Amino acid sequence: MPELPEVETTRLSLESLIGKTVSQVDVSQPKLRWPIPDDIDRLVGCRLEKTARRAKYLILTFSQSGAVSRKLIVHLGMSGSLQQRDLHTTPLKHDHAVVYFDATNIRLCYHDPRRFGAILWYDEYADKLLNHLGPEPLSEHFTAEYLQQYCAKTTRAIKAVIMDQACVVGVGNIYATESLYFSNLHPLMPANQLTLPQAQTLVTHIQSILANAIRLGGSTLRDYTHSDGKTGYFQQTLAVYGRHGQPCHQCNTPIENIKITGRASAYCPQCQKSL
DNA sequence: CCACGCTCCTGCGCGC
DNA sequence: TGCGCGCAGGAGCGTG
Repeated sequence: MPELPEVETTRLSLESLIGKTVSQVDVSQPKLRWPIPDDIDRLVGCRLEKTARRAKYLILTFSQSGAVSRKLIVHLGMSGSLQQRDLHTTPLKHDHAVVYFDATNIRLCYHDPRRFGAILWYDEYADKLLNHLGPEPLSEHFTAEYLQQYCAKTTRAIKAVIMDQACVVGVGNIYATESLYFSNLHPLMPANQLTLPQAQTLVTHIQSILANAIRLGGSTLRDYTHSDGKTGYFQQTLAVYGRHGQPCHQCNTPIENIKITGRASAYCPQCQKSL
């Protein structure tokens, strides 16, 4: 279940393949969120030039003889991962696409049991998928002033708003839940009631939690022994997410669980009283 | 325009 | 022990 830190960690891991040339692409299951393009084998002969990330989308730039560039969008969905595995190891179930590189012992496997992810040509999908996105949470554009102004125009629950990719990208259910807890904000609080100081607190916590998770993701990468994708935030202690019924670490009040726009939302009724 | 609920899919955990 | 059910989740998209 990759959130932004996992995607960023994946992007970093792919940098070791920069300069390598694709020798073969095998697709065993094209049915992802959208179908894998049937001309994906046009990557053969192309060299990986650059890895980038926008929100939870990986953007991989390839070039052929330094001329035509082909860009790929990869989204890991909920259960996806890009794993570099030795040629001698047996492919796993749910390895839907495998990319081989010249003069390496490595195959790059797109592994995604739930198939919520996507592998797409950038040129065909960038407009649809990337145009409406809000600022990166760790960028200078995500400020308290911005967040408060964005929130001022809606009565939606604050949790729904910070999970909305048009407001800010990369804040999934887990990080939204944790950030609101540390900010002492009730997840159902109408967004337009958010004060500037509260917005500042929220921005600060979103940023520190994400930055810390990226740091942890990097550390799990170095002793890369996981094959199930359960790295990253599963390693860090979560203060409220998934802890409903258990005592709040700050006040011992039992953590409650509600649904907000269909998502489980754990919070402390004592510490998060901004409603 | 806005807000919500549906949808895709599989693995897991729980209850019996 | 085994079976079956319900839930989880990112995010585009349809609907009211």
